[in-house]
Amino acid sequence: MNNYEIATVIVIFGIIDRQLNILLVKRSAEPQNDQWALPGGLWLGDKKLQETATDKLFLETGAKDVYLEQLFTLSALNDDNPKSMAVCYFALVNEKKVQLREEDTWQPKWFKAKEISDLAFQNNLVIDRALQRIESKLQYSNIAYSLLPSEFTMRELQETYEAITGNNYDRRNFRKRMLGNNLIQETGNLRKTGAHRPSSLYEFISKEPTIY
Amino acid sequence: MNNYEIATVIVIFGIIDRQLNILLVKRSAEPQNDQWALPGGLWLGDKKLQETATDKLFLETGAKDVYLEQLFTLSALNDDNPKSMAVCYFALVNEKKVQLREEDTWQPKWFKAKEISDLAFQNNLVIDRALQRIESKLQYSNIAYSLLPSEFTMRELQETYEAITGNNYDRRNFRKRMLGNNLIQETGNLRKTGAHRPSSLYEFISKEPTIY
DNA sequence: GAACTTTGTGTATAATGTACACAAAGTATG
DNA sequence: CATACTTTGTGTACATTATACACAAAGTTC
Repeated sequence: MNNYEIATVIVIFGIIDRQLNILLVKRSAEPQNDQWALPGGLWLGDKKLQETATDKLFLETGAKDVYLEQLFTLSALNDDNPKSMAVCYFALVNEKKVQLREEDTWQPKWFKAKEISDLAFQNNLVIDRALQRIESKLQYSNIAYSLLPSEFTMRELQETYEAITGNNYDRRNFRKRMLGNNLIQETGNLRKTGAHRPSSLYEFISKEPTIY
Repeated sequence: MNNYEIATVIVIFGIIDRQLNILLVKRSAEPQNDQWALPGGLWLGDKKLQETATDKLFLETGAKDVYLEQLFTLSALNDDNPKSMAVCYFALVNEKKVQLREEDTWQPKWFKAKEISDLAFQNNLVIDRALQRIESKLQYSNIAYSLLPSEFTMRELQETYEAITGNNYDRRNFRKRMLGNNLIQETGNLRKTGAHRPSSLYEFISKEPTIY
């Protein structure tokens, strides 16, 4: 009677070449063997749910102290077992700091968010919701800190925003908006690269996750 | 080994005397016997999670077709069992249409949201998140339909909004804002009550729940 | 029909968001 | 070392949105 299957599932976002990417793993077990899917794992009840997700995230990417937020919980994810459910999360990592796990099985790989289609286990639904959430939180929260180095230029910040929303922003208005948000501040440092005026570096004032 | 305890928990909101209320039930079993708590019940895996919540809501209030949304999922809700978790929801009901369950045990009762304090099982955390969510969704969604009769006056709508946010709005600006939202429309009917000009009646254009 | 109560409406002002162009600070080149 | 080149940094005019605020309209009661 007691055959609950409780899994955590994570949508891991990273930005590569100015495009929003999602990490998928290739399954090497049934069901859906050999298919790409969102990373996840069973919850055994030995730690809190969020820790299970954090650990899984670290296992796949080596990323720590990154933004991780619960999305929602789905039941009957696996058609075969009505007692299955999945607690879904999304995480943002700085792709340049990440070291993907390298093993023969369950290999992780980045996929462009726009090009992912037809995954099993309602994974597309989970991704859609994650995309909605990240875009909406971008407007009023500091979650982008998790995608960027600790110091970044205004342009890097703007490219991050543009990668996620798919919009292009006016450079001057974007700067005004960001500085008006009280989410970032100048560090006082400059970065000199290339044959042009050096750029000021900024940092997030807080890196505390914001709930709403 | 397999002693998972999966519960659903619902924060049921209603408005009574222009004040936001939450439905609590008096527990008649251990743990926390005789204490007030959020209604909920075990998920047995015999139906989808959301249906479990819908059914529980109907059992306590007789309400059907009301706004019900998942909030989040907590683990280790019950200190005694690390394998316990709760999938939390919130619902909005029209208090006047509701018929509370009447039994000796697990009696439900309305409590003013502001006056609830120190519940067990992290219930206060759940309520706080529900309050944040309802207030934020009020700004851009149609969720208030679930708190009001199908036809309502502009004043009733405003009082509903004021009960939830705790703010007072300018009558003229509130009207403009609401009509500009494209969430409500005039029905063409009037309501004549009392010694004054009759009021136009409005309805929500859609009663489909909006995710984000 | 005069007094009363609530509904319904418009306008002026403030705040915010959007569009847009030129100066500043560096490097590379002849 | 002066000129061309590239990217950063900034201000202002305009449109849109939000806020403050007062009086007429449509009923009922006496």
